[in-house]
Amino acid sequence: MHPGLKTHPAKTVIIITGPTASGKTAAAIRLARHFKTEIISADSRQCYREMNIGVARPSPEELAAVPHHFIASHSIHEEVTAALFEEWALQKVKQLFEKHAVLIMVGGTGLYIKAFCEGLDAIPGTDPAIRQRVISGYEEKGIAWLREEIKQKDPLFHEKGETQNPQRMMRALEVVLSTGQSIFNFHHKEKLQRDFNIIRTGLDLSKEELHRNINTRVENMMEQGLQEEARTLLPYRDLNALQTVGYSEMFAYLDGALSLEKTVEEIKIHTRQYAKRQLTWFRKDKEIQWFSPAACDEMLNWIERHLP
RNA sequence: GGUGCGGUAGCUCAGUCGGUAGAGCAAAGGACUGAAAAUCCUUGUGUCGGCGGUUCGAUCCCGCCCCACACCA
Repeated sequence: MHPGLKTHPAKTVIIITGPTASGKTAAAIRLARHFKTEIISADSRQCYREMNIGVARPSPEELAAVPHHFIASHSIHEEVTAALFEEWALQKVKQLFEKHAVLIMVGGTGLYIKAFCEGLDAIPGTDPAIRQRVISGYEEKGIAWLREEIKQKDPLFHEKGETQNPQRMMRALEVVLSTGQSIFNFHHKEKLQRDFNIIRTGLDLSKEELHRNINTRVENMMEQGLQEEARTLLPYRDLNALQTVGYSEMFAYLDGALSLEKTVEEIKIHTRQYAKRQLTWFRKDKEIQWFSPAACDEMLNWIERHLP
């Protein structure tokens, strides 16, 4: 904290998070330009090159203004997970620190940001064959079967885990079957300390403003051709990457299940619900310093004062 | 104008053989460690269109009225 250190700032990642449509992209570019640095995205959907309009990927101009990473960098056919993101981002950060002392990370995927900042507990890799067996078991025999399997194989999870949540149960089952141990035995919940500084900021705005932003964003997506984009992705609708707000509803529309008007309305509703879930997640993180997206200067000043 | 079918939670509707009602969606809150824009949990009092009548008791039966839709003229 000695003033003299400011001329040689320690390695720092500034994180900008917040709900969807809160203005993260613009804020990140502003900061990146100020610090003459680069941006790492922490967004579980913008990383796919096949998805553009529906995931509100930054525009070509924005991408040209500042180097971005983890944007359109992967394929929907690849497996991208929080653990992979952690590994990928740490490597990227290491590489970028050779050129810059300060880096920007922006995104709305709370789990990815958490994985990057604090790490995920190491769980041995699971056997893909087992994973597949678990998935098809659930698909064929339903949740009761899953629960029964969990009860037999992982009593700890059966007692304390979410036994109504198929995704959690499938993962738990896959882990016991592969490792012989309950997934809970791997959860130490220790926060790892990274060898660089992290400053967490978030963008917050009133519910009214947020909803207005979401509505206009969805309208824009429609004008930009979300329908066409979804049509080209229709063959891949079962991939994880396509379990995404905007696409699911468009697929239903292309099936003829919804009117276009209804589809747009559903996309808006589901986007609001998504934003709400993001907020619920971020509110728990007491290290986040919140700013109004309109108060960019204030945010910049605060960051300057808090750089090591 | 006539006939028919409706008017029940913010929306779509179910139901009560008369004892004041419940689903889905929405909304609000929450959880979250390899699918996270995913997945899951909790929360349901609303003059049961209005006014009368019958009844111990009506949202449910009867009458009138209003509104919506369909068909016939």
